[in-house]
Amino acid sequence: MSLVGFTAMSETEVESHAKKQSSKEALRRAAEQLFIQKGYDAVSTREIAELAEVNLGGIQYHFGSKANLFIETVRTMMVGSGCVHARIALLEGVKSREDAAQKVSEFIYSLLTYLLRPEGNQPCRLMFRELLASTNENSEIGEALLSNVVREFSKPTHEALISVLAIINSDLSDKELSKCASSIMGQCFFYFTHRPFLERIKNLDFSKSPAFEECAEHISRFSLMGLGCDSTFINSVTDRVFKRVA
Amino acid sequence: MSLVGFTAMSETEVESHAKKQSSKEALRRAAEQLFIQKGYDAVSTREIAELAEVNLGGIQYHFGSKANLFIETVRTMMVGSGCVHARIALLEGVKSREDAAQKVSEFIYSLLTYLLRPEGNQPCRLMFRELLASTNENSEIGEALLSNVVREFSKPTHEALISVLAIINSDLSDKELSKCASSIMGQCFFYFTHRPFLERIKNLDFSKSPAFEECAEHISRFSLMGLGCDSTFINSVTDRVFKRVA
DNA sequence: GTCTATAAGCAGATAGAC
DNA sequence: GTCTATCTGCTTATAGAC
Repeated sequence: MSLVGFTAMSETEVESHAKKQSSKEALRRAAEQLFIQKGYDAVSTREIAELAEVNLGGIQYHFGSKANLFIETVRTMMVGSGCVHARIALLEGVKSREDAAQKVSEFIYSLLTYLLRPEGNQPCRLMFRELLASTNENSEIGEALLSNVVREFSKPTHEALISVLAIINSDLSDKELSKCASSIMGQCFFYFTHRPFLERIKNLDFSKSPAFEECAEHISRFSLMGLGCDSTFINSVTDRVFKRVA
Repeated sequence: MSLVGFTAMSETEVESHAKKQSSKEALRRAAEQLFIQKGYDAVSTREIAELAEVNLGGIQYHFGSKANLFIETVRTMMVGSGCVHARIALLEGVKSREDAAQKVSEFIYSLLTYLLRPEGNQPCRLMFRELLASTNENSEIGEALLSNVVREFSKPTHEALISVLAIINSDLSDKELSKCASSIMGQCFFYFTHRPFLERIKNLDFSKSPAFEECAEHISRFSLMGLGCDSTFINSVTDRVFKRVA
């Protein structure tokens, strides 16, 4: 299976490595790194300015406030991350039912890989952390985060997944398909959100290969059964995707 | 007169109602309320002391530090919440396969209700928020949270669920059963962690009754199919649990 | 645009009276 | 045990020179 598109580095990124980057861009990059590492509250503007090697006043000058810098940082981060589109693209161009089931398996494997590898899931951590924190007064930040994530990730992924699931089981209504999509996403995200718990309970290490591949295969099988596929159909699909010699 | 001693209220309870409650307990209560509302970082010790109507110095005197107050607060909160044990008890005393399937459906409904009703899920928000934040230096807090939640909730729930799933499908290995348990929990928690996204994408309001009951029924059906149950078996179980007249 | 210097305020923690 | 007053350090944001 190809994971093409995951290490995509855009042209602007290449350029900014060659030239000296503008101080605004330097601030944005430093902010991205620190916000991901520590979360909004725990990062100070001084810290950002120091890492960016830019004067403290530059933050007010270029972004107006810490909150604005955060919002701008998240927006750029989401729009620039090609991995989202790569995963949606993974679901496109499906004709047969077998093909659709295989695409779903690959999607699950791809999403789980993204969520469990340490380099990839940091932006995801940032979003959940800040969204769960935004019950409170910082609703400005929560709102900005939410609308960006919905537009750039949740909505297109959800819709793409539904359209493929419709091919696997054409008897299901749109509402039912939508719930099936949530079931699949939920199983994947559980290994991300509950990872520290699972690693304690099961003594697993998800950074190592067999653990998460087994999880991906299980989610695929469990979900395809939930969608009403029979065992022989599922076996042929998962054997193909997970290259298992049964 | 002869009813003396029957209105079981312990002596310490009587005392604490009669007298002014101890300032340590007042601090713990205020801290619980504020940490749940705003998260660890966003709450100041002054705020806690004011709400508790206790002097600021009392926090250092009784707990030593803000971090310790937090850890103590979480510990008390978890041990005191009987709802966890109620949900695990829901899974006990199962004999037949039908019974087991029904218990799982009820468990799903009960967990989802807990996760989606606004009064109930606040401690849960607190835990995820702080755990996702604890990649950083505040690992003291994250560690304390994690061990408490694992001991009081995750591990017993996981084990209870597995033992019931084993009755539904006795062909599955322990490892497979464990992954099935994660699949079920994951589907439930998805509606909690991704709630703001889902409410935007689907225009749903999970605080209203039909929305989350439909989700609970879907998760039950999807999961029982994933476990290899046939449609007529599932229909009879979900009809019974969700009292639907088909 | 970038810098220094500083304002204005809040954080957690402490000392010592009572 | 509880209080007041205060220390030290850090926060975001601003004013004004260059």
